[in-house]
Amino acid sequence: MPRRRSLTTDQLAAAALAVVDRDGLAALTMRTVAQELNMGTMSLYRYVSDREQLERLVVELVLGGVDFTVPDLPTWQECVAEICERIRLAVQAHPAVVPLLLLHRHASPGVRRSGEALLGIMARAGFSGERRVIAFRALLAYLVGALQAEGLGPLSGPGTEALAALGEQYPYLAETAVTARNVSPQREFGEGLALVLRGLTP
Amino acid sequence: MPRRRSLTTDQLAAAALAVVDRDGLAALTMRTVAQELNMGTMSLYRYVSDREQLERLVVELVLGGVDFTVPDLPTWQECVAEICERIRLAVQAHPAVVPLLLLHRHASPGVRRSGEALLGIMARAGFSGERRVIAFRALLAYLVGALQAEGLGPLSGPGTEALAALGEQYPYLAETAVTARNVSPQREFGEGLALVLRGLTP
DNA sequence: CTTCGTAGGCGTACGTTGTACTCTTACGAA
DNA sequence: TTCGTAAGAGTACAACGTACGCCTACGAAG
Repeated sequence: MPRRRSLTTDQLAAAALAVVDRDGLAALTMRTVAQELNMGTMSLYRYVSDREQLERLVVELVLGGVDFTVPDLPTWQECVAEICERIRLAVQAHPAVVPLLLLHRHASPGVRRSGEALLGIMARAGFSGERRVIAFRALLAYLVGALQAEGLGPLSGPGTEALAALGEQYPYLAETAVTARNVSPQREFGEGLALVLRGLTP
Repeated sequence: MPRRRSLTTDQLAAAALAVVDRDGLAALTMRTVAQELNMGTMSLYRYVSDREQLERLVVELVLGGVDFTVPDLPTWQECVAEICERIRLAVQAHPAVVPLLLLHRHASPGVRRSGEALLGIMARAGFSGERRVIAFRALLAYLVGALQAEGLGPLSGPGTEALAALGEQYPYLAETAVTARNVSPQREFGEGLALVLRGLTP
């Protein structure tokens, strides 16, 4: 068997992630990633069959850094919160990949591992049957929605500023936007999660 | 002033929505929409400046059918649930547009109106200040996450089937997937929302 | 009724994307 | 040393968004 591959998939994913971090998700093209690696464009297809698969590699790289072992904390709520916070931290480091997380959450081992971890905690907490299904999916919905909100426009971002401006038409929205300036992303995420967890009962 | 426009923006949006409903979001191109209207591709640019703006028109059309007047129900939780359910119904009729809703939620009047309605209910319920910001954003996160989950792969869809299959590696996930087959989208949405609302306190 | 300017509609063309196909060549096994 | 295989690169094409410029239908002005 001739010739070793000059790249590992991790290196490929790292290059793609570097492009995304530097120039945004729109810059993630086969050509730019190939340039990043000083390779021909078509050479990438020796490692991935698709542009989609390249995206999946990026997702896996981001989620690969997350430790999904269940922490040893007094309550199951704290365990769930800790796992979620770990995910948030990993994702927050690469805000531009959030849309990719959503697109590929079906086919991603990382996403599956996170689900398995959360479900395990909930099962030990006494959730079972359809109740657990509902609770798990609700938790996931919040997680996904919150990550996306943070990635696409944090509370203290320009979008919020714009909202604060047009106060005539949307008074509540404007007032909320003003107040939101003092809420950090991690406070929003943490307290919102605490709020959801309060509603979760086995 | 010469020559009337042969199209209203509503007709344009309707054509675009028809394309998306029929052939999926990927089929939403300037060319296909132009064909749908029996027009030249470039003619569309007399009505929109961008492909993005065309997408916004679609979002507005979908959300335009939603009644955001606050219903007269005993509790504020029921009011919120009712508004959310109306949104869900409107979106559910056009599952493929969910990604567009997320992309344009910043610049969409429809999204703003929904936010204003929900904030109004919460304000009357006694929420104020940062507490209201957190609660509102958490509710929105759930809403967005749940709509997306439903749009991309409902509980009884093929993705869930696939999960049920690989039981060795992810036992909890597989068991959950099996149970999830009996949970309808509206039950998942409604009960998940009820769960989040239980955690919301003014 | 005629004329005219404006704006609606369209055809062409260019840059960018993903990727199919083909060729060259480096390298491990023999 | 040789040789087959797989790595890597170049070329090319279809589909995309859209800049540009032309033609022309039509409301207003005479």
